[in-house]
Amino acid sequence: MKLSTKSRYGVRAMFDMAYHAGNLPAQIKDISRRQNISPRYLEQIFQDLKKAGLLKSRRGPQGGYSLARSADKITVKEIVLAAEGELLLVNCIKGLRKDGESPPVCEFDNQCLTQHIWSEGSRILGDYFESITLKDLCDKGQEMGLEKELDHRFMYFI
Amino acid sequence: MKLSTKSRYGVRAMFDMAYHAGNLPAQIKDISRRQNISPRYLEQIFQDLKKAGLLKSRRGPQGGYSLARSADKITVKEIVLAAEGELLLVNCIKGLRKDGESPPVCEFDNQCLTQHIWSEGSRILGDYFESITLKDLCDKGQEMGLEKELDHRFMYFI
DNA sequence: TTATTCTTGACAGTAAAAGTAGAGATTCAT
DNA sequence: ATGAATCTCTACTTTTACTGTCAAGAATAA
Repeated sequence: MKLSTKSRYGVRAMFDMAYHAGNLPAQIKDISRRQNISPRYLEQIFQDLKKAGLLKSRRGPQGGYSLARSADKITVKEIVLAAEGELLLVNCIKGLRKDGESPPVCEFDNQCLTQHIWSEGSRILGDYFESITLKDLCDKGQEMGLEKELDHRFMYFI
Repeated sequence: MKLSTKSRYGVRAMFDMAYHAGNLPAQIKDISRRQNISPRYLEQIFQDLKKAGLLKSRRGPQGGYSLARSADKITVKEIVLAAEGELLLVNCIKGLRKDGESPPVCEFDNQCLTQHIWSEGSRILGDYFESITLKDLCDKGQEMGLEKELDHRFMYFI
């Protein structure tokens, strides 16, 4: 019942981007260094987040990633969903999937009492994650006095 | 972020016991047959549940397991907790563990913004699971018209 | 045109989950 | 007492998913 590191790293990385956002796209190497995440692994995670429409990217020098929307329009739920693939406590929940995917995994079909518990639990958890935006996290970072790192690419102009 | 089968099987098995409860203890072979769970695996799960104080057991002929408390005093949370070991969405949550266990897994210590999200999510989920008792499940089973199997050990006397 | 950066897909090591197995202990019925 | 039924304990195996690493390619800015 643990979240994967993809989810946790994903949220941390997205927060990092929002918190340190500047004019230029953020680069993997900077985010991974600040958040102490393996850069190669973070690349993968960002691909997932990009596919989910949460990130934009730009290649080449001075390229990098930027948030596809403003920080107050991106919720933790979206990030977890993108990284985790789905937000379900069990695989045997039928009828909740949009994709008409595969035969149901549950042999009890409509007779399963516990199914409802797991799907309701998933929903409750999802609602909580949906209530938190990246902006909320940034505000909290400010409160906590979390340091903002200057963008080294601007150093020359100071 | 999936619950283990131990949790799911555990809840199903405990429900089954509550639903079919008679004068005699329930036996692994009957429960596993009705719930379609490998009997050897269920044995293991029942050991966990017993250690957690949710089950009593009796060996020998006519032996088996019975609920340690009445069905309205056993919550889904307790079962999941016993089967899962803990109810935490991440391992990096410090200060929530009662056992002074091991060094903290999180390198960000008190500076971690996301920690709060995960521990709060864990709490919310736990609260939901705590609100459901085995009796609630039995009532729902009745509503759904779920069949109760007669205890074969009584057949002879009818 | 070259260095930088993202893109894509494949690969591997590790750990945890899921299930199997066997020998032992307790209890009941005879 | 004896033997069958049932739980108990520990160890083992198989499978799966997580957590990364790697290499070659494509786009972009200077």
